[in-house]
Amino acid sequence: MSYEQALTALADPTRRAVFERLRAGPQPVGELARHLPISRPAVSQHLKVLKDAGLVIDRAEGTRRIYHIDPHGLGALRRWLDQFWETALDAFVAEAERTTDQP
Amino acid sequence: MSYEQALTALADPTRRAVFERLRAGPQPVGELARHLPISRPAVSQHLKVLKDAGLVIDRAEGTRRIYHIDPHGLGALRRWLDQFWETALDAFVAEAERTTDQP
DNA sequence: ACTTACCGTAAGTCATGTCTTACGAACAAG
DNA sequence: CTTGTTCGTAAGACATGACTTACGGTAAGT
Repeated sequence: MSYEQALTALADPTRRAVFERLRAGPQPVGELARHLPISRPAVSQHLKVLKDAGLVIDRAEGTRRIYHIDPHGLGALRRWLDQFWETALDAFVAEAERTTDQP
Repeated sequence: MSYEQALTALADPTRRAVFERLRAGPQPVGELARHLPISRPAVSQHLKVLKDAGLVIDRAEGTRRIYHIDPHGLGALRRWLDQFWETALDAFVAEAERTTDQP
């Protein structure tokens, strides 16, 4: 949803590992936990945070829950970041002129 | 520098407040602390984290240190994010087809 | 109906990080 | 040279959050 939750969610290294694993495609919780150095409940907790942040979506498939990446949270994060990108470049140009100008 | 440090740095709400304040232009530490509900040393510590993450640059001006936004760290974060954006859209399209297809 | 597999949640422990106050250094002004 | 700013760092108190084990609930298979 908000860019703040997305940033907080992606700050944790383990949670990033879970998120990056989903780049390979939709996967169930057990499959994710099998390739990570943490327990399955820990993966579940991380997925809950990622879900609340709008970064992943889960779908039920029998007794398993398949998780995949949600573009929604990524979009919010991208917009917030671009909002800074412009002013950062302006500042960079201003800084370059300030350093160069010496009459 | 790395996108990981940038994410960790921007995860803290207070640190985001410091960072967003710098959008208004280069400012000294005391000026930042004056408009924030925390002490000046706390602002210094946050600026150190932001600096190590490549998000801000400091320049000495007499006894004061002027901080401004550094495009470097923002760029690394943007590239990492865009790397996800594509796969997220692909997944979105695949999900749409999966939900629609019911022969 | 019973067993097995897969998952989420609760309770508790433990580490990480954020804030404060106190101190010392660098520069400008008188 | 002394005084007054501005700032970074150290030390310590405190809250936040990440992980474990234990439990209950749901679906599929025999």
